[in-house]
Amino acid sequence: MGASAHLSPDVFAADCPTRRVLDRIGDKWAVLILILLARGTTRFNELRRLIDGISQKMLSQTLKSLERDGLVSRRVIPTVPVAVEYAITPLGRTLHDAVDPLRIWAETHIAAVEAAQKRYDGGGQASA
Amino acid sequence: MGASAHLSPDVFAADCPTRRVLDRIGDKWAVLILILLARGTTRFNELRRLIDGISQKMLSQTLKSLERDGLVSRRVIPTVPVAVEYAITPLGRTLHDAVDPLRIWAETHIAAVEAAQKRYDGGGQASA
DNA sequence: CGGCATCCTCGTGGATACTG
DNA sequence: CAGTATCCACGAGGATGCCG
Repeated sequence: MGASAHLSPDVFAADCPTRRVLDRIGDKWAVLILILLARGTTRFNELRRLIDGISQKMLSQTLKSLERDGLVSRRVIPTVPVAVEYAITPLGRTLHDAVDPLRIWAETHIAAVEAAQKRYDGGGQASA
Repeated sequence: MGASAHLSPDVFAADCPTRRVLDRIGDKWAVLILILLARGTTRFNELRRLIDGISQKMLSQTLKSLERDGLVSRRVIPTVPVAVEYAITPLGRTLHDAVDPLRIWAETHIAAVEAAQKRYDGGGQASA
């Protein structure tokens, strides 16, 4: 490889779709919200309460992005103090399914990663 | 906290492993490098050339992180002008496998996402 | 309640230069 | 060639305040 004058434009070209998705996924809040909504329709402040550490700005902003991408749907319930429900869309569900292996991996291999880190940090120079 | 009265603390608590992995994945360069190395051992500047838009700082930095996490291995070949080869580790391979569905999803659904975006941008307020 | 606007900070990451 | 160190700009994102 490397020789193929033009190898598959998988992820190395900036205009690749995978890059775009990766950027979305890179938005950690987006993934968290997606996973959360995959479990059921949730209201704005409920999401805020559930997701530890998210600011209202980020939540709002991320939800809007997700909605724009067609991954999440927004439903306004015109009660007295307005209520808003967010739900995952079928498309969003498919992304959730694609992300899930990653979640599994995390839980399965996090220990190995942390072990490697310790090995790297300590073993790097202080070969005590 | 510790599962007080809520649902499983999968990804909503800041101390969750998934969060950490998500942050790694969030590093788009990391994923790109991982995918690239999954195809074969590659040298530093070769990586730089292959990955469009990456700076040497980011490449160096990301490679170091990946190495620290035990996802990538580094091999120095003491030739005259030193040469360094990077390869994916077995652990890295497993992560790559977990990320792959995401890549597939991207290529499969990117069109739907972009359609949704157009719908959102234009459809929301066509008077512009 | 849900959400937008403003301000301000602080980390991310590019460009550059220098070393082994 | 492979990397490190420095400087610096930019924008992500938290805090706050106000409105539907």
